[in-house]
Amino acid sequence: MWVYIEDFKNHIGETVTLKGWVFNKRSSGKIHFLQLRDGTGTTQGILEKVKVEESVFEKAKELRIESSVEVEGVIREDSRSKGGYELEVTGLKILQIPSEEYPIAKKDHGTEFLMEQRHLWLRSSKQYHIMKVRNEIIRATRAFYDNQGFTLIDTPIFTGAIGEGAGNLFQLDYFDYGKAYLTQTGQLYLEAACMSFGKVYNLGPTFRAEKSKTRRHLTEFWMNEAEVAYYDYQDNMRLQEELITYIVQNVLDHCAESLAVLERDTTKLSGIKPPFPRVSYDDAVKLLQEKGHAIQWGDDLGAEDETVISNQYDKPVMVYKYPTQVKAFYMQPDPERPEVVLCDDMLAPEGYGEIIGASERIHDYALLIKRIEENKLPLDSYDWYLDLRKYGSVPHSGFGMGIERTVCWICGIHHIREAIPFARTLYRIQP
RNA sequence: UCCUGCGUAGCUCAAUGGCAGAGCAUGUGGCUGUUAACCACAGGGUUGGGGGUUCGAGCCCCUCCGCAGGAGCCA
Repeated sequence: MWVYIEDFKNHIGETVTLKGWVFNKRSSGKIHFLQLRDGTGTTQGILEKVKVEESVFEKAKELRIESSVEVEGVIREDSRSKGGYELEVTGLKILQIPSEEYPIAKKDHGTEFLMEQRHLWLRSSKQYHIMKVRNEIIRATRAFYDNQGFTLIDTPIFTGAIGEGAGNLFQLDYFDYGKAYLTQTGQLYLEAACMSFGKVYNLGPTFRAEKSKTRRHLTEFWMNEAEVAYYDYQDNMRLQEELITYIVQNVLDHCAESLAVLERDTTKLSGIKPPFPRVSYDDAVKLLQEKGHAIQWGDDLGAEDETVISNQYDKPVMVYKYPTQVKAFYMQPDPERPEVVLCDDMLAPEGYGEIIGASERIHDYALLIKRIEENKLPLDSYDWYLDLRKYGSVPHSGFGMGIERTVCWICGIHHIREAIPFARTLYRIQP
């Protein structure tokens, strides 16, 4: 009977078949230890020369790292085996023994080499558990919106020249139509949809042709965006902190083993609950100036500025009401202070930086046209977007959450390229 | 795009301008409870490409290529 390693605890003493791979092998001459994985976990197969059939023992000698095998054996509890269970092997079917040495050794690899071997690196323990946490983050995100009565609206990946700005769109030929672009945000489409469904979200890939070369940037990354009709910027912030709390708590509940393998300090995650601290941009600038930063009111916050602010807290912090001049054209200016907009950026703790960008959107037709013109954007490519302000326009707000940045923070990993199965960066499109 | 740094064995890294090395991996042998197993022996090199300085270059200079980190921008 085929049994997955995660179910071994329910089959102690039974003879079962494990279908998997050999990730390491140790031998003392008269006893072999096969380190086995099957996608659900890892375990150890043991072959003692005096107990097992001669032919099986000899066959096991031939195994190399990453051989694929079907192993028959009896499940035993044994504290000497990692995980507490081991398989006393009685039969061995070899599907394939690699003809060449497996490229990824047991230690000592640089990132460049590992990224070239990404298709194999995903088999490694740490990468496996990062992807398990990513899976849970996405599952929890969808569940959160389901529970809150949101409707999933899948926004297009091919778009015309519409979005937040210019210059950073990937361009491609689109039949006789001319140029099409890969989306850098689904927000404008979600704004359209929220006028029908009220509460909407998306979750999919987005593309930025920015020549960013840091551990926080990918050219293709996954984003969850939400948009809610009649929400103001404060409703918006409450929604964000509830979402992040829900995600973190679900990862803590469902990924304890992964977080342990990743050596994540979970005490830094278990306190992530509302309310999150809220700091106005004005106060942020004051704080930075007191600490001797050169920042002036009106400047955008730099990466180092964000780290200093987030280090003040052990929860994500929401910095709100940035200067209008540093933010996108569609953000609603504060009616009492038009020099700032009703936006917020959520900065993750421990120096992980911005994970959410959010704002209330302009709902007034004339004001939106004015802002598009002030930003020197082509008015005619926003025709349908402007339409939304002609027919039953209402205040509405939304945000975008970077999936990979959230994965980085929750896993406590160093670089965003490990937070996505196959990273696309400035200088890498393979594998 | 700009700034900084790196490129030597399959991998990770050493080597005052003076004989190109180690650990891991691989191969062979040994070992009855291993935990990145261990022990012994062996094979393994156009020092990223090109040019220059020098009696002599892995090392210094020029140039090209590849990569990494950071800035800006953003999620």
